[in-house]
Amino acid sequence: MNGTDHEIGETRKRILETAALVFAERGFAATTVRMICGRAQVNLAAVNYHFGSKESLYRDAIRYARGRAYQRFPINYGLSGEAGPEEQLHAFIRSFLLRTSSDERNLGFGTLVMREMVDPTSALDMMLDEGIRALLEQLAEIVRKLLGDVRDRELLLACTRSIVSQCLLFLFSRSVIGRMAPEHKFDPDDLEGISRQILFFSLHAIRGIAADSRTKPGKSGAR
Amino acid sequence: MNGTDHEIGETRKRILETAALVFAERGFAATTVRMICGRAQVNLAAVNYHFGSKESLYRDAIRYARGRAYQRFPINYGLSGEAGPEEQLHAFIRSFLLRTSSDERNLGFGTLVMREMVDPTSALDMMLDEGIRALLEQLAEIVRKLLGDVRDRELLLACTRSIVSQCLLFLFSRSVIGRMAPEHKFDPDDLEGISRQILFFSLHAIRGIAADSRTKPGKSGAR
DNA sequence: TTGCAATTCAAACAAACGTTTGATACAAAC
DNA sequence: GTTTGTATCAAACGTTTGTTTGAATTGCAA
Repeated sequence: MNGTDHEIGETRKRILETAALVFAERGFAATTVRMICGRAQVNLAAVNYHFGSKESLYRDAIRYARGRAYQRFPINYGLSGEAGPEEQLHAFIRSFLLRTSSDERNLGFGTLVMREMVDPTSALDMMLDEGIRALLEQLAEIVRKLLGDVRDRELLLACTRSIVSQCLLFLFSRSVIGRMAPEHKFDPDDLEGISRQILFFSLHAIRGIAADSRTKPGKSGAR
Repeated sequence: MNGTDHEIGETRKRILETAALVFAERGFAATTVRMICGRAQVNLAAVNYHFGSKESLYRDAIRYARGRAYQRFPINYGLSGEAGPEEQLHAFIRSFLLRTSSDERNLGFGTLVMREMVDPTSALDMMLDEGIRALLEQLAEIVRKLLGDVRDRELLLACTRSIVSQCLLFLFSRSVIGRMAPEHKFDPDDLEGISRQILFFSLHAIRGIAADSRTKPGKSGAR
């Protein structure tokens, strides 16, 4: 029925899910094999028997969590067919936030990505090749439509970065926001409101930039 | 002559500088006392003699790096007197980027902050109390002026977050950007260009939002 | 049942860790 | 010259780490 879980033994699956969560909570170095096996209620030797090493388990756990997160929230999650670029941008932002949220059913995927960005291993290259690059290109395409086919590629990339950064804030600043504004729960309702704010800010920026480059085309910058 | 370095012994100072750099490079858990002492060319026992423990050294190293970074790039670095809010925003963004850049003379301060946000310890609360909170309030005040004394506090905070997030991107995504666009060196010239792009995007957004709330005041959101 | 391969288990392994120890070196005070 | 306090050093401490081992158990085919 599932496709990804076929022929994964019970022990192996329990280790993968637990490992993803613990690696997300504490990071690779601070996580011990004993923690994972204790929480997963399997024998200490099970990790090396099923995965070969702690490092190998780490990579498999990341892939497993990624599969789960993208299964729950595909790239165009919540997008109605034949939608305009504004709706596409909203869908992109919303699904991004939901996919990287701290919902345990995502198995800590967002946090795992964040930790890889801070402490890159070969898993980061894997992620770039298998998802992140395509994701950014898709966003750039949406921004291109919104800007009205602007020629300046550097401007297009800058706007794309500005939008992505606003989404990433709620991945990286969870600890700070949690301390400064504890009322934020980051539940789906919260994330929906946040995605509207990001969309609001970004659309105003892009419309203004588009209007600007229409009156004085070919040059960008604010000086 | 310096103020902060008074009465810091040579060994102690060398440990602090090395520790800040190594903790920034590898994180707390993955850093060993032996690494620090080896690089600093001091005896292994020196850390516990001068700082009591690895954890205590970690906190002192963060404080030391912060002092160095803020000394090099104060809050209003590069701001001309009696400047308007646009110039204030530009100065804020520029000094933020420079302060958190990977320049080794900053002793890895930006990376240390980033790591604390990902793996919070008591040092994060210290940073919030002694700098981050005030920094954000200052930015909010600039945004308030730019928005034209808008009443909606939630809107003000959302705009502030959107601007901060764009600055943080170059702290958190250094590894990703380094792989996708290796031409970026993040030297002061690069950061100057980036700060102009962030200013450009944000000013267009805020001007649009301000115009919006003037025609239909009291309501925000994009639906 | 018997046989066989896959899995689980308690126990132990060497290596690396943060920390402690006691001896030593050195300079200033008396 | 002796004392005193600070700093440095090599060596060792007890833990904890990831991993390995070999026996026990399980599940299923013959």
